[in-house]
Amino acid sequence: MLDVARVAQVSIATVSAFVNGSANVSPAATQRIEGAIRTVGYQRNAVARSLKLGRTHTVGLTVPHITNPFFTEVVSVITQAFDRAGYAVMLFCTDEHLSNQDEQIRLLLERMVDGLIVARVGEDERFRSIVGATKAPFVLIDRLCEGVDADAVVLDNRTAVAEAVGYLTGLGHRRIAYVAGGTGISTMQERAAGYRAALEEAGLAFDPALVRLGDFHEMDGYAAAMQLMTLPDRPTAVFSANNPMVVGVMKALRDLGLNCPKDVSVACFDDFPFADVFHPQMTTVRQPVQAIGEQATALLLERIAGTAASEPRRLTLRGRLMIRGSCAPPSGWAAQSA
Amino acid sequence: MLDVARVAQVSIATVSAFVNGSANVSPAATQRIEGAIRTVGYQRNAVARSLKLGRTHTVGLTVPHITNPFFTEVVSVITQAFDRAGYAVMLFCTDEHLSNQDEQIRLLLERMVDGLIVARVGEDERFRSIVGATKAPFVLIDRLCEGVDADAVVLDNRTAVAEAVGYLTGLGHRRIAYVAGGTGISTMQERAAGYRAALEEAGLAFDPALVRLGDFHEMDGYAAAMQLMTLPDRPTAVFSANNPMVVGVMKALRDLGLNCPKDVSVACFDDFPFADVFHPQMTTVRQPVQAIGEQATALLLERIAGTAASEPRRLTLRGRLMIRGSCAPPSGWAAQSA
DNA sequence: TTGTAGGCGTTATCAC
DNA sequence: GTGATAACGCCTACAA
Repeated sequence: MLDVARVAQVSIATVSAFVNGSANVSPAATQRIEGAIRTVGYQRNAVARSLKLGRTHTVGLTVPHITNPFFTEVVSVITQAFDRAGYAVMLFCTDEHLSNQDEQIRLLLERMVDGLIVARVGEDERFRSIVGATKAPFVLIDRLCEGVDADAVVLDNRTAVAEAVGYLTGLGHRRIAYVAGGTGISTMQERAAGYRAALEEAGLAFDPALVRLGDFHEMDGYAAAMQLMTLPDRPTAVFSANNPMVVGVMKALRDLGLNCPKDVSVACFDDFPFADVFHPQMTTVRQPVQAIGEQATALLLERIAGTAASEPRRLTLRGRLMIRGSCAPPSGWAAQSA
Repeated sequence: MLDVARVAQVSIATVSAFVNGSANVSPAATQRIEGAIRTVGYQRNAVARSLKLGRTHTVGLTVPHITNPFFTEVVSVITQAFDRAGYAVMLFCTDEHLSNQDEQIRLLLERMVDGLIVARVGEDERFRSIVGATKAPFVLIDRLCEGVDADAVVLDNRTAVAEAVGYLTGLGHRRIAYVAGGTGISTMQERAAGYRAALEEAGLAFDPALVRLGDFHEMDGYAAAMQLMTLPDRPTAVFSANNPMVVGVMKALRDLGLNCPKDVSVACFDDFPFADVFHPQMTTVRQPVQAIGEQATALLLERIAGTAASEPRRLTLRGRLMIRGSCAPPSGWAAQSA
């Protein structure tokens, strides 16, 4: 900018005024400055600008796994939404790992991001202290954090799972297995509650033997399904509360020579692009990814702009059951009901 | 930091020395500073630090679509690799849109990123001028750019496609359709060349009627397959040069009541997590995503550190044909060859 | 071992 | 309309 000023034979203040349109600059000076900018190849330094202005026009985004199709889509929506607003987003994957998250948020805060969108992982306590120590606005997505009064956009997980499991009971299933990960997370507790609610609704007893809790990974789903399907009285349906695990479940069925949906019905949480392309076409609970991403972005942008009411806002969206081909009445069911 | 210095009753320079471990600080001062840091909740300001040091410890990453499973995985690997190196990465999706890319790179450069990894989109000319105008190091992934001497890590697309199509001819297919997007991109030209090479190798004539060029989208793949499969002499196999389009292809087959692989064999470029979970299990060309991401990161990091030789390095990796269930000999083939 | 001072590139506040 | 000049928060000689 100093160079530009020299070449254009004006003061650096005038160049700044021109670049930001903050004051009227004479046509003559304008022309000289424009020329000078081109000749020196000037580009304004956002770092210096941020230091002075106290805003970076950058936000942080942390998610557990970007390869989880739900997060892939949410990240996609969020990055594009912020892009449109002229913001850059720094992305981090916590890999469901607590220490990663702490360090990444520290890094982000140190870089003076204007705000953060966080799909939290791990215990509430540590996260709470981090949030408490900063003035940067947070928006929680997917997972809440008890005791943290931040804006949030989440799903009504309980209802969503209840609907899906209710669909299975409606089909006639009486032994419905439940496969999930990470018990310490709000999302998972709600989903488990939805499972139990649907069972109760159908007058079915909750059987702990049909519940398998793993660690979000495909192999956990595989192991879970292997155990479940070799039970003496094996379940006729399985609901996976997350997407990576259902992959393992399907592979287990394949290795066991079990056909879906003929031998066992399967449904899972989180839709994915290939869900209706191959066989069986998967019945899933679809989250409104577009809305989640856009609302979270809007919430954070308002917070940054300071136009938001001071009390935290909590948006709870509804999932949608995508009924496809992976669920059928249990074999022998027609006979029973006849 | 000024506050910390005041509370600890030392100079700001001493605090800086302590924070960076750049000089010996007396135990007494250390203790007072540590206490002061806690009481004022000090966190170092990376923006000011960057301004002074001229390095942001931040890199930019732009890809066409993060929802394309290939890019999802590459982005995942790259973000984690930079994370380990203490770097933040700013992510942008160009959405295959030229003006987006220009603007995003401008934004990134303005933010003084230490370097960029770019999966380029669009014409070479504009990209070339952008690259030429900056001193920030670039690393190209997936797609090269003629006339740009930047580091790059790409795939041997020609060989990879030739192998896949060769597999189809080996199965006995004589009419193999080719579905692809974006002709202006190095990747796509190489893949098309691989297709023709395999045909030639098998002594098959190139038939323009079997080639459908769309725009990377699922619906383009759908339209292409609809046209191809209603041809009087329809192909017995189709190879999709990208992943989104093959989804459309499969949906078209389904809507046409055509079975894969019985009626028509399908293979495509880019592997995806669900490829071997459902039926048909998709035969794909798998790119070494892990290696691509890690090599690109290493290249950029070396460039940033200044430890790299000045001439640009070009890494060309090999794809791997993942043979699964979506390809079979054409119906009637056994009879013909007998 | 510790302190003082200058400057990184901007923007904002004044005078002129 | 334009130009000095003082911050923004940090780092780094250099001096003490």
